[in-house]
Amino acid sequence: MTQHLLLAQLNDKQQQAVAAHERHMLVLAGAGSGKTRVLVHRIAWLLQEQRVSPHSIMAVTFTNKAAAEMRGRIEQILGNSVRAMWIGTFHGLTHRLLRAHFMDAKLPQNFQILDSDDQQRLLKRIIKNKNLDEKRWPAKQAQWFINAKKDEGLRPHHLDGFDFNERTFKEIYEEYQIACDRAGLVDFAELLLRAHELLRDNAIVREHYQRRFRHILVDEFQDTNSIQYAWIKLLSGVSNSAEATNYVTIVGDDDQSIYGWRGAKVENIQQFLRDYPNVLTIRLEQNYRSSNNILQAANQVIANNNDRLGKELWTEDGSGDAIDLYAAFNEMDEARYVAGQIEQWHEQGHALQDVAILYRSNAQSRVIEEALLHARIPYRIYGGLRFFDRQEVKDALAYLRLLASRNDDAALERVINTPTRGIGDRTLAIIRDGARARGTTMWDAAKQLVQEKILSGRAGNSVQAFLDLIDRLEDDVSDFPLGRQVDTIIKSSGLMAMYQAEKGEKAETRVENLKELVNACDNFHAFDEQNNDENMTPLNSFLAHAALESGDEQAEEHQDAVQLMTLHSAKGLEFPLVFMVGVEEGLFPSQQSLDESGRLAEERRLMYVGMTRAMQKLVISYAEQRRIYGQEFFHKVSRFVGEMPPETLHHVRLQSRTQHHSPALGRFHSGASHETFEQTGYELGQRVRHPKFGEGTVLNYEGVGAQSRIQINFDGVGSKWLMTAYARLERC
DNA sequence: ATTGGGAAAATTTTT
DNA sequence: TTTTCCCAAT
Repeated sequence: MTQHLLLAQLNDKQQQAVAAHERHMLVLAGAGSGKTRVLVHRIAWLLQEQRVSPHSIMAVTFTNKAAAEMRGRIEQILGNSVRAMWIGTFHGLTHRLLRAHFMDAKLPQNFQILDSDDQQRLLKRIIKNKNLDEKRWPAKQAQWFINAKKDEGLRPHHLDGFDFNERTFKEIYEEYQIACDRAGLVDFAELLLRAHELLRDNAIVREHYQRRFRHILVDEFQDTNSIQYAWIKLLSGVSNSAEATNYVTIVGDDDQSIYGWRGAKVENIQQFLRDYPNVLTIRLEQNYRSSNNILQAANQVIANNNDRLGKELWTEDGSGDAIDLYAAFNEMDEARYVAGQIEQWHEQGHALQDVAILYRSNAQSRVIEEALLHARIPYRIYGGLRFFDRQEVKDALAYLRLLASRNDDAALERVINTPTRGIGDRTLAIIRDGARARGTTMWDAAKQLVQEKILSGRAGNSVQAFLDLIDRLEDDVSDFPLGRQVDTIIKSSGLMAMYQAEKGEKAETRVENLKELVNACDNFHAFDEQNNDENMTPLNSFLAHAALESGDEQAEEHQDAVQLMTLHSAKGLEFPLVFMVGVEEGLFPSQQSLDESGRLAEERRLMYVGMTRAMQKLVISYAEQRRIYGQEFFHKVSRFVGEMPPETLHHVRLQSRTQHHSPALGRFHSGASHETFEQTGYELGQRVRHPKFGEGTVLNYEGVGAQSRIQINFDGVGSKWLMTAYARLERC
């Protein structure tokens, strides 16, 4: 292998991938194997060694964070900016394409992006209009249906509508699409679908980009859905009849595919091997993150899945600490244990930000938070409401959208009476009906209705005042820089005054957020250069940014704090100390995944992802009793724990909980009672039979030996405390 | 137009 | 249990 600076710090496999000459490549990159590094070095290699122009490279990622990181690292290596290179998310890149070719894509120049919240509102309205029962046909489900179809590349006319359900959803889909087209609105899935159709149907555009992007690289390929892969195929010139004319590299890990439930197709990796000729496959299996124990356990767990491409992580590191396994009594006990362990870690001089607590579902965070609060351990939760998704911010953005495009019905609906200006449901319904009858947008309908005096009197005046307000705002503001535009708009529209008039902490935050939005606009100039295409006004560019790139706001907070997040959002991250809580049958794997076949494998991959986040130490815990939605459950430890090699596990002995908590609670557990409890041969949740009361479930246990009592919830009879010594219980 | 009560639902999430 | 949503009453 050529000795080269770009290859100096890479292992053999990584070097091979970076310097490959093959046209098509699959890099199977295990967790912690230096995937991003390879991708970054590969692009730098192409630019520096192969003398490829940045103009000819397109790199696709799934998050904006990943895209930004990649661009930053490449520029760092090269020492100059690579603006001409297209790096971005599927949605970001397709959006850019549609802006540049809005006419060919049959879109208005000022088309706006509909986020999923807006999409749901619009669907709700359509369902109402069709006089469908909203209980029977929830907007949520319609949204799911439509997006799933679009992800498959299907338009309404592709659906046969044989079954009744499908037929109704198809009709909703049809009307929804008409509404979007009329208002110049494009939802997330539509960005991909339109971009696909654009390339498919327009040979000139397609060939132009095929010529341009000689090198296409796709990250996290296991997360691509059908339409995304189809788009890549079109762009790279591969089709049934022709070979690809371009170089395509895909990077991914089938074992980390955890988004199948939202349309991602792991099979795309295998399909890639069939669609593209002579693909070079490189496995990155050396792990630079975790200790050997953790890797062995993770390898064993994932080995239980079928249809893997096959990959085994290894490390040059030592075996490291065993994985701690803690069996908690209930979720409170579990949370307390985690908090206690973190205290110890912190006392040993380690940073709190090096600790992550991972759970299957967001609802689990509450108990943990309480325990951390109690222990005065600072924490940060990932996955809250994003800045651009907040109500007040969306209100302000809706005004901006209306300035950009009067046809944006979704925006108009949002702000026509926010703040209240005497346009109630009645008036709004008239405008909606008028728009539908005339086949126009609501803005045009409102204008006409006032002119024709169909809307008159107070309602007419209010509507006219609103129309004037928007027109006047555009006049007043159009020459201002973005920040000042927004500042003026939120003030002149009365939005700011409305939130200032509200009282309470929440209202104060809202006012702050509005000010922050002005700030965001001011700062936006700095990095809008990549969006600075033809047909991209600064306003449209900012609105697209707000819709597509609102994700990474929650990253910075300087305090040293423990990180709480779902297993899904932990993908791609790493932490020296990782806690996985609630590792129980029914929770993880989740009940729903057990009910549907095929979902279990994905849960196992999720387990694998979680485990491989840990660098030094992994702690797994489960609760024998857990309260969920107000109901007590008795779960068994997750099957995934049983799949780990026993020697990698360390069963944490029960701590004397009573030290910290009132002995009066001995009813539940008085220190040693757990072991005694086990000696009796009964477990919480176990099914037993009593000669008189029949069958029931063991709920609780207290006391030792002859004095011990046991609580059982008998089916039909209810819960009873019995003396263990006298109750003639049988296991069943 | 706002508030409050009652019913129903309640994984995982990016764009 | 908690949250969210809808309708009804003010």
